Amino acid sequence: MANLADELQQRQHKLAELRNKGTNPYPQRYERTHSIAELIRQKDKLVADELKIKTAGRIVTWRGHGKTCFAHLDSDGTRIQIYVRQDQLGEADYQQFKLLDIGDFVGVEGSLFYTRTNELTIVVDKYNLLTKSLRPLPEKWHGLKDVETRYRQRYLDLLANPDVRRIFLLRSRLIQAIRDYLNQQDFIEVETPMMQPLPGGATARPFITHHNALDMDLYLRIAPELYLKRLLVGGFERVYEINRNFRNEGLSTEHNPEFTMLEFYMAYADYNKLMDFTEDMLASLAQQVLGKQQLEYADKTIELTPPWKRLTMLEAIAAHSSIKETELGDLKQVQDIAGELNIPVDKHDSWGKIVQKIFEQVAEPKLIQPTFIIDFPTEVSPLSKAKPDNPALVERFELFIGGKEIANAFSELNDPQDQRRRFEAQVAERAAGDDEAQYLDEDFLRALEHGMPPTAGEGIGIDRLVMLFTNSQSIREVILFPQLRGEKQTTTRDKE
RNA sequence: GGGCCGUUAGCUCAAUUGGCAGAGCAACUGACUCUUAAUCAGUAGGUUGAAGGUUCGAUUCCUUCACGGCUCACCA
Repeated sequence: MANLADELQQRQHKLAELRNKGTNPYPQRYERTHSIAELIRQKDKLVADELKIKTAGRIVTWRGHGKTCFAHLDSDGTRIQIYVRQDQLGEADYQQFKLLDIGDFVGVEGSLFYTRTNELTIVVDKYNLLTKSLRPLPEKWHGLKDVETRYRQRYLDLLANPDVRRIFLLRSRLIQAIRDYLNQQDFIEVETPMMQPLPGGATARPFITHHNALDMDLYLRIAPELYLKRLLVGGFERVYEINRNFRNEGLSTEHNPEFTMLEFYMAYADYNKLMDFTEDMLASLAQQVLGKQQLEYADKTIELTPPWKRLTMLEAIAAHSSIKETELGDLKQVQDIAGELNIPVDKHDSWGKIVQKIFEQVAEPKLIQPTFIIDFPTEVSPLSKAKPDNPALVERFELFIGGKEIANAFSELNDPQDQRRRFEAQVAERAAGDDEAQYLDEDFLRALEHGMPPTAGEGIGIDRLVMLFTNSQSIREVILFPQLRGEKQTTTRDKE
C-alpha cells in the first residue's frame, strides 16, 4: 500500500466504508458558531465560560495515540488543535474517526481548553465529515518545492507554503488599496473591450481570435488606452481600469502573456502633475499595505518617500555612461554609439528608437531607486503630446523602480491632425517591416476630432508592482496561474 | 527561438570511478488516553521524465524528444 495508485485506492476504500456506515462524505453545509480565527480571537471568554462551539476546517496534521488523537484543523490559513477521545465519542464513532485522513474537511463540536503544553485546543464531543479527500497533500515539513508542480497545481502551493499565501493576500490588498485611492480622488472605474477589432494603445504583437456569428477577426487587447480616451471625449474626466492585457511575446521572469494593468486618465493634467500624483499614490499604497515606505527588494532597500529623481532620457544615458548628451544629436551619431555598445540596430530604426535602445542598455538596470525618466523621443511615442519647444521629444515619463519599468505615462496627444500624422508614421514603419508598429484607428481619430480635453494618462503594471512589494524575483510568483507549456498527458496510473 | 542547468517513491532529497536504486516524512499493520516534525515495532512502495545508443553491466556516458528553471533576443 504505498505508491500513489495504492494510496488513492486506500482512500477510495475508506470512502466506501464511510458510505456503508451511513456517512455522507460530501454533505451540503455546516453551521459553525465560530471560524477558527474567531475562536482564537475570543479564546479567553470561551475557555473561561466553557462554552460549546462548532467550527470546521481541513485536517492538516494527525497524531494518533490509540484511544485518543490530536490533529490540527486549518481554516482560511489559521490553525487550531483538536483533541479526540474515544471516551468522549463512543467506540463506534471513534473507530470511524480513524477512517479520516490528512486533507479531509471536518466540522467539530466541543469546548476549548489548554493542554499541558499550553496549546489552545478543542476537545471534541462530536464531529462530522464535511469532505473526503482522495489524494495526499504534500509533505508537511519540507512543503512543496518543485516549481513546476507549484505553478501547475497552485492550490497545493497555497496549502503547503504560507509565504505563497501571503503574496496573494498582499496582492489582493494592494489592488483594493489602489481602487480606494483612486475612488477617493473622484475617479470612476470602467471596463472597456478586451476583444478589439484593432489592437491599439501600445506597441506589441497581439493574440488574434475569431467571432463566428459576426464572422470577424478580433484581437485580444494589448492595452485599453484608446477606449479610455474615448471616455474622456465622452465627458468622464477621471477614469481608470484594472484589467488584463494580452501580448503575444516571449515569456520571462518579467513577462506573462496575460498581465494586469492599471490605466488611469486625468483631464486638465499634464505629465508633471502625474509624476506628483504617482509619487503620492505609490508611497501611500506602501504605507497602507506594508506599513512603511521602504521596500526590501533583491538585497536592496528602496525608498519610496517622495520626491523621486527625475531625469530626461538623454540625461540618464549621460549619467550612467561616458556618453555625452551632445553626442546623441542625430541619427548617425546614435547609430555609431549603438555599434560601439554592440546593440543590435535595424536598418530603418529611427533616431528615437536607437536612443531608447541605448537608454535601456546603459541606464535602465541601474535605476534601483524610484526614478522618472522623462522626455521620450517622439518616434517611439505615437500617442504622446510633443514638447512645445522641441517636437522631437514628447511629454512622457516612465517610472523605474528596482531596475524594472513600473509605469508609463504621458500628456495625451489630443490634436487629431497630429495624431493622424503619428499614426501614418506608424503605418509606414509597419510597411517597412516593423510588425509591432501601431495601426491607424479611424474611429479613435473621429473621437479626437470631437475634442478631448487636455489629459494625462498613465499605465502601471500591477504584477511588477506586486513583485516589488513582495520581494519576488519572478512574475510567476505573483500570478496565481502563470502561463506554462501544455502538460504531458496524465498517465493511466495517475488517474486511478 | 539560442545557450546553460535540471527531472530518482505521493513529498523532500541521497546513490563514490559505469557495478545489488536508498533515507526521512506521507501510506499500511500492530501497540499506545495531553501529543505537537508524537513515540515504538513491523510492512509495502521505483519503467530513475520518454525513446534510442555504447557497454558484460547505465540513475551515472552519448543522441533525440518532452517538461521546468536561469539567461539572451522581443516586450511591459
